[in-house]
Amino acid sequence: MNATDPQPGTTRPHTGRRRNEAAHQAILDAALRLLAESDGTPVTIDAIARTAGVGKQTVYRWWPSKGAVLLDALADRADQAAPAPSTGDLRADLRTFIATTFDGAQRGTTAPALRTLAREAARDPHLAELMQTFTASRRTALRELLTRGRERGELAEDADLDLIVDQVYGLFWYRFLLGHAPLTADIADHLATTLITGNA
Amino acid sequence: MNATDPQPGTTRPHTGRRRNEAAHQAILDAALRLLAESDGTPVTIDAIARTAGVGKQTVYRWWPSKGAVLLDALADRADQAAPAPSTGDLRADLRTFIATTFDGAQRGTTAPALRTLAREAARDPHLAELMQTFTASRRTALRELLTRGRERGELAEDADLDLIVDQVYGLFWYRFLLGHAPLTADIADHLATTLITGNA
Amino acid sequence: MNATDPQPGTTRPHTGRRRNEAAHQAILDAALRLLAESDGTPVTIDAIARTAGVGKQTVYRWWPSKGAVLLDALADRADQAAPAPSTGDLRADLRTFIATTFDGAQRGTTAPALRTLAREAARDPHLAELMQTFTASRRTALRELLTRGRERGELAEDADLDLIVDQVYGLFWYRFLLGHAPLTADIADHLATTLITGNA
Amino acid sequence: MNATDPQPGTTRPHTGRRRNEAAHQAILDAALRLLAESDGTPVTIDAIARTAGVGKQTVYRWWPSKGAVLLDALADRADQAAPAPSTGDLRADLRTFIATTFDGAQRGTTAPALRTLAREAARDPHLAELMQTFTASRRTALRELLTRGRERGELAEDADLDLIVDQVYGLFWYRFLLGHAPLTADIADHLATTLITGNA
DNA sequence: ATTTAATCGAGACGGTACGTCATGTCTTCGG
DNA sequence: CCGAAGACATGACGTACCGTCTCGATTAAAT
Repeated sequence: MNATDPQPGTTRPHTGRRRNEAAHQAILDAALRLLAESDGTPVTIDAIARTAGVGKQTVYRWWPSKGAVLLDALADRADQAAPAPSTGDLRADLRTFIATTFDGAQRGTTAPALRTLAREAARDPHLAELMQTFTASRRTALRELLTRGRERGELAEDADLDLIVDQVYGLFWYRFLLGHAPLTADIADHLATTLITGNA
Repeated sequence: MNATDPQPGTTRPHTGRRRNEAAHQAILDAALRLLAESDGTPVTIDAIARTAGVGKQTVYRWWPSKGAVLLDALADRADQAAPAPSTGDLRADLRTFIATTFDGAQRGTTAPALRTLAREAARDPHLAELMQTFTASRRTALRELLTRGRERGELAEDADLDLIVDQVYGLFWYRFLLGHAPLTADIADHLATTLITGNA
Repeated sequence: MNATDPQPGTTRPHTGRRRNEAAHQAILDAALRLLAESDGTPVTIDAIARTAGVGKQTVYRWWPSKGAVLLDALADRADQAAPAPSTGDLRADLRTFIATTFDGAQRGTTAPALRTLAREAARDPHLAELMQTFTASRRTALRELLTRGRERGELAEDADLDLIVDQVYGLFWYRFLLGHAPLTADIADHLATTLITGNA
Repeated sequence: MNATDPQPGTTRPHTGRRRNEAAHQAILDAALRLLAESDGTPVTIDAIARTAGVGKQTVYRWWPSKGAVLLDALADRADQAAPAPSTGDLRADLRTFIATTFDGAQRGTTAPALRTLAREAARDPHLAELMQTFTASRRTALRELLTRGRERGELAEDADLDLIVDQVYGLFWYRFLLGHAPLTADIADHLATTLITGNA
């Protein structure tokens, strides 16, 4: 969901100048670029505004906090979130989902951006909330994938799906943020297998 | 009572020459109190010094960064880290280890302090490093517990022990920081069972 | 009542196409009201527009600067500038002129408005220029009054008329802006007498 | 009076680092330089701090408002205010006083600085008050000069000394700020003569 | 018994970023 | 095409912390 979309149903007559889409985009681009280039040092609003060639006020007008800008910037790129696979084989679907998640997060400039975003969220409650909303949809997708598998009898009736979901994302974030161990397709494969075996 | 008020009645004399243990302790106490009471807003060095009734320089003299103080403050309390159990039954040992971890983190004022600490670590590379050192010993303990189990044949020869460790701590931090789902003894039990089953 | 509330009940219709005289007047009224109520804080264009229930651009369309609006607003009221008296008696004429000047500036809401205007002029070169044009006519009127007196022999041939004029207006502004001493008819009388005696 | 002088009688034990006199002076120097070079555009705190090579907070720590800095900067230089002359001849003393005032204000970089200061005072009530305190001492000096003359019988018993004082300073500021007519020694001479003649 | 020197509380210092405010220009839409 | 609403770039504002650097006072070890 894009935090800056106009509220649906709120048909305001809208007098006055319209939002400058170019400025909007320039801000998101600048934020994303700074997120990607960030060497750990936090991204500042001043820098975003300056990079975007925009007044600081224009940023504050449309986003309630710095975090909201960053999240929006990232969501803008991640919108093509991979659809949950559904081949009828739980292990294969799960493996694909996890591998896609691992891969998407580490592709190109996304990794540093996502890492910086997570770090900002740790301090900015507003951003933390937005991020939870953002990640909730992915968790839901994974949970539905698991539900379908259980209905086909590939998981035990009493398997704790939420726990499986959190094991996947817990592992992902833990390794992604600490970076002490890899998040490869092999790991995805292994993880999918053991999760299913453990809960069959 | 305001958290930044200096502790009343604490007439702590100068000691000159040698390090003043009372001041040292006052700083850790203040840091812990602020960590525990923190409402998400970051704990500042100024606040710690003011609360402890201490000069800022006294803090910087003994700790290289704010994070080091916070971590020290927490370690001060968490020193009685439970020894890894070793009953000869992997599932029971693992269950106990996980449950102890869950419980210790959530007991008393430790939870908010630990949460705040993790949030600070997200932005402070120095603290992040310290924290990794701190957590490494627990990870090692868990890994050794698993190794012993594997040697007894309770885990497959090719089980990825690092992956199991990261699944435990990944789940722990994920749920601990987000707080969207519980970390109970039941969960610990369930987790231990599925991890072993999946990797047997 | 808040000075920036739009005037209630003032249903001023758009007129389209031609300049809206009602809007014009509403702006001057608002400017004057804000000038008069100003507590030293500068009058902003935004406040004038909001008070007048008018868009900012409507103000800028018709006046080149904020100062121009303020001056216009004041001139609108002060238009009935007293004609220089000419009874044939220099002392009496001078006294009357000075007293009228003192009185006019201090009557009703003019005083705070004029004070604020002078303060704005100190920072706004454009307004300063406009104001000098505005005051120049009064200085000229006074100078002509003095010239007539000199021609009648009531002043020395070599009297520095410009100096006398500036003494009058210098004293006026000095006391008017600082407010440390009164500007009464008595003072006007005294001033007229000493100026003539000193320059006879 | 210097606003930054330590309060007399307040013998504070003074713990903590002492005020950096070099920074203090650098700020005043910077302020004076910017005042003198100012082309009408207001002097900003940021500019003063940057020019002085000082943190903004250091300025705010010692002066309550921008105006206070500017006034202090000027007073620092004007401290060698000419002592009121006292030769026993009122006309000569008055002439000297006025000429000195005219000359001092227009010497070197004082003129633009003083003009900018007066402009700032028009908008900054705090500065206005400080400036009135500053000018009050000069007004008092002039008044005492006149009192001595009256006691010697060179002025009428009922001469309004305050009015004479305000005529001098009124004329001065009026011409100084508007710049439409000169403030020369000749004018000082003429003014002294007519003021005494008019009030003898 | 003196020195000597490390440590203390206090707080000033140069910085960076913050979020707010006012300015004057521009764009959009309804009348 | 006027007028309201309001978005825009700019840039100063005053505050909060950062980590460093004096201060004078205190006090214990080394002379």
